[in-house]
Amino acid sequence: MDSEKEFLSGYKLSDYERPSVTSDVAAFMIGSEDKTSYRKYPKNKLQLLLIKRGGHPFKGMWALPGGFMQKGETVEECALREIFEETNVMPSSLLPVGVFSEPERDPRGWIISNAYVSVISEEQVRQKGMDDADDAQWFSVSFDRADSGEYHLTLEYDEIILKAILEEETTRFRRTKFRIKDSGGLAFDHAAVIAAALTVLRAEAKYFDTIFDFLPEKFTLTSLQKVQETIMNASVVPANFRRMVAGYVEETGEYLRGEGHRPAMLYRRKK
Amino acid sequence: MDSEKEFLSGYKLSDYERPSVTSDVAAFMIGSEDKTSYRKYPKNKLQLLLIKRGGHPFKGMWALPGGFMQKGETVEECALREIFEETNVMPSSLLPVGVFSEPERDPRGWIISNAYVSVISEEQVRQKGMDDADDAQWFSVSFDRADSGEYHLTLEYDEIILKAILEEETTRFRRTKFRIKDSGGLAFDHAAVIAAALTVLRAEAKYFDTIFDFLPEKFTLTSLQKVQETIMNASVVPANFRRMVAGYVEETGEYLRGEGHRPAMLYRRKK
DNA sequence: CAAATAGTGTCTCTAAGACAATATCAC
DNA sequence: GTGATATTGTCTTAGAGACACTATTTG
Repeated sequence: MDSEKEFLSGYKLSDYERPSVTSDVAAFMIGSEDKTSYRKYPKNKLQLLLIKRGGHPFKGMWALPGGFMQKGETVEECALREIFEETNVMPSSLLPVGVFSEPERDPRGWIISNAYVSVISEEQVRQKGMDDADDAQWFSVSFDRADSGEYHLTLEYDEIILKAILEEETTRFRRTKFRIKDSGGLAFDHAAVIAAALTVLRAEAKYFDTIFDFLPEKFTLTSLQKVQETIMNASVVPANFRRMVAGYVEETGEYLRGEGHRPAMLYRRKK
Repeated sequence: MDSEKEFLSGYKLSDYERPSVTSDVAAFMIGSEDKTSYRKYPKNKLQLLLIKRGGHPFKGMWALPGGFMQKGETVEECALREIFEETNVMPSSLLPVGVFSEPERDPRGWIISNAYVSVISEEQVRQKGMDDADDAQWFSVSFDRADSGEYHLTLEYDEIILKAILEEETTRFRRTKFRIKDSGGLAFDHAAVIAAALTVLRAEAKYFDTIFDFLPEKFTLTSLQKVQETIMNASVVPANFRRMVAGYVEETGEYLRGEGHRPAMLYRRKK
């Protein structure tokens, strides 16, 4: 045991070249558009947080929030810290997307990125949310597979439209990976990271767990259903949705009134 | 653009402290025990490759194969390289398990591990397999949840028995993580890595994709079923298994004869 | 023939999808 | 009452699990 102590004290990791490690986060939110009629349910939009790069490389282009790991924290803590720094909100969940480590992915050098999905509720952003900085914006997301097999990722905010084109990559490594055919003006390999993140989010949305994080503590079943539909870009019959979600929620007894139609019971996530 | 070039040429990543990054691999194989009767199907055992550490720290203890990333490769390539160096076999698939980055996980310093599951067939090992080095051995695996909620991981090779005790950790980060209550003589946090790897492997085994890699190109449906049963530690009714796997395999027309009972058709993985 | 695995047919049960009907509010 | 969403009932269908039966080979 003495020899182990001795060994460790003389041990130098710095003999080997080491990569820099970052955590990058695709933070999603569901934003509601203005009501078109006083009694109509507002349309939901899936939104993604992007940061305008202030420095080189990719200066002025849009990128996922993220940054270098600091000593003493885990990659997950780093991801949470980065999101908090950017939004002032601490997300309640974090889904791993994958490690991006292609040697040429960052012109600054050898930089490995750990990508995560995080989910934030509109309520949180409204309350504690970021000051409306020009360099951090929520973009509406659309992502679909064209008949050609290509994937089209479109991110929109105001006048700004970023359109990326990707191809699914077959790997022996599981997890869908994407190859960028056109980055659409996104920095680094972030178009591929966002595509992978959306794939993860959509897969998760099926299993009632992640979707609660988009909503406040108390919610109606219809709003929950709309969240799922928005993410998966597919609609469900209400009767079936309620049956499937029944095991994951519990009644609060309270009702949401004054919406111009029958009041809806407010539910809460079970357990 | 000139200013970007200028920026990059003057850019120094070395200003920040950086972690070392490793890939560690849980390489699984299904080994068959000797037949107890000339016509009986041999019993299968799930096995895991462990390496006896030759140097400090954890000298003489057993660990997962793995090693430091080299410049110019991805984490997945690093994982494959490590497995190949150890077994002389190139696995055909690699499943991500997660990133292990707790600051205290390695006494040598700040070292982040990317963990993967890989699957190797007994055939490959027999043919090109490693020379029977004392410091690399296939251990039989058993892993189950006790009534207390604890998980018991037992690894056995010859006289050597490693028994680790773990607890499921609730994280906001998805993916089952485990906390080590007793490492059972495994190096580093590898007991927790192995537990997570087994969880991934079991989840995958349901979906007929990974399990083919345990077998040679041509196989009988019963042998495929036994592989799945061995991994999941649960049995299936043959009629149902055949129905479920039907879409993933195709007939070769060949038969396996001379086994003391009705010959079985050899199948091949479809597509 | 006995032992053992190979392979098929079919009943049941459950969960998911589709559709239809009823309930209740705000204006 | 009208327009809208809330909520429940039920028919159908696809798939998983269970069981029973038949088929074939080798010692």
